[in-house]
Amino acid sequence: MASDSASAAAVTNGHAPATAPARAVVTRFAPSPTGYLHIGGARTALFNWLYARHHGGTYLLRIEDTDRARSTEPAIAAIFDGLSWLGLEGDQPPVFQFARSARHAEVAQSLLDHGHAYRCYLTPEELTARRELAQAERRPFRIVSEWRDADPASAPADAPFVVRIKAPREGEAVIDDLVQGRVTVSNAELDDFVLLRSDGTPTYMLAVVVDDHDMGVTHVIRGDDHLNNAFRQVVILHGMAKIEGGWDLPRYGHVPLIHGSDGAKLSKRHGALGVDAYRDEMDILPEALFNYLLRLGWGHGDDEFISREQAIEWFDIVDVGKSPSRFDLAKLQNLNAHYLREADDDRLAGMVAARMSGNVDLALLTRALPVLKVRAKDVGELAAGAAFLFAQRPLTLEDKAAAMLTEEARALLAKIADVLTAQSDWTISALEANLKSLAEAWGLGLGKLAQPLRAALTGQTTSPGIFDVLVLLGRYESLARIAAQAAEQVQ
RNA sequence: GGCCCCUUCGUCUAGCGGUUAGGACGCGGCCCUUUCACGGCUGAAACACGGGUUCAAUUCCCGUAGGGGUCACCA
Repeated sequence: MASDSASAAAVTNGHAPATAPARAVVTRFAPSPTGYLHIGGARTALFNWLYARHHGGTYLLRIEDTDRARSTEPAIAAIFDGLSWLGLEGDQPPVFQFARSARHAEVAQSLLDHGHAYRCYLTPEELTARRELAQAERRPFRIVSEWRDADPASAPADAPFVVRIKAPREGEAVIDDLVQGRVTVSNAELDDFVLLRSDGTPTYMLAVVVDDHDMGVTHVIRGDDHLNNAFRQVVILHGMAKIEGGWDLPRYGHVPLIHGSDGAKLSKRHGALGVDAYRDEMDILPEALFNYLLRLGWGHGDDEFISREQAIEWFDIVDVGKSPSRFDLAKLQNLNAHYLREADDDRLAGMVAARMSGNVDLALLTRALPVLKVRAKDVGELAAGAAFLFAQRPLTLEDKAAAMLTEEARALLAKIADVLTAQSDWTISALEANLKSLAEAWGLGLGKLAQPLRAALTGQTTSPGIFDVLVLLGRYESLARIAAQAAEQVQ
């Protein structure tokens, strides 16, 4: 039978041709704007971006805002903001899915006209009833609509209907996934899913397929929660291919999801925050998050610190692991500390100053950054570490610093003050030579001088090297701070 | 529950029939040292289990267990 052979062809659908088409690579990141850009989405965007860059292709953005109730403007803004922070903006202006509804409906109509889809008058109530019955009988439920093969003439006049795809019922479907490998699913598992809702709006399943096609997407890289959907989307593709051709299957790459530290689905508790939270609340540098996300599920030998350029050169979607990986904040923070040390001091100075209150001498801060950076793992710690530079006299002493400044220590400070007051060459080498010989002359370890000095100079017991501190603060301020603490003794 | 997928140190990973199973984070120790860091060295720490195939399995196949995903007129 003609119709039988047609559906038989549909059931043994397949995978992309063994020889890859010569088309240039086009990838896309297609978030739905129902919340911030979360960490998993960011990684999906990253992989799409990298794959396109690696192949000299194009990376596109599409906002899947067909769910009008849940899509919000702030969410759209947050997504663009997060992407641009990570340097993952699209190569072209983003496509907004909702704006393309007419086109989606047009495709549905075409499917309908050619008998690959049908109007289904089953009500939601009928459907739930059937679903519940199946559940009660512990029987797997597949929607089987009697309207699939019904005579259109028998359709009720003004009753609402949805448009369903005619999915193949026999055979099996195969997808050669770039990450998951060859995945086979029996067509019996697929049902006639909805293309157009009763209000005429397109469903996600239809919209993605049409948009990916129209945008020329060649590689669909997304979370593996979409793997099952891919089989449904392929049905639409095959239907359209029969109608007008040019609807080739894209290559799919379904990347495993990121899990929380306990292995369960990533939740707010363990890091499913918006990337803005990593930026604003945890002081994570974008290059650190970039590197961390890259190494989550993908590796290149023993390499840990990988630049954008190297990532582009080395990344391939087929090297992404098939098993989900857990989010590890400690490792992210370690990476952040690394990139903090590598970061440009002028750039950092601006970030740190924004985090500090009161007047900040940007030039001084920038000069101090090299010795401050190695002691901090994020910008917040940097700001805390830099605070002493701009502190007003009299300094507020930390408890440990106060305890350090015993009467004996203050007496020592007074003696040091005398010597330093006479010192004109205020350089690290001169100060170091002077203080070391002083310690030797007094029969003390350098630490005996350095710690009280540190307490007087910074109000803390930990700080950059004491000579660095002396030079950073300058002769006048240093002597004033030392004198202030030495003087306390007489009161 | 049905279907699909996954399983190397606590975590991220390298490995792709024969390795003392490597690296990184975290953890312990040592060194460097004026404090704290950085850095260097070093230690403990893994092939989920059971069957096959093979001269030889972490590696290939099949089960079991555990984990994840998905089953909408949501995306």
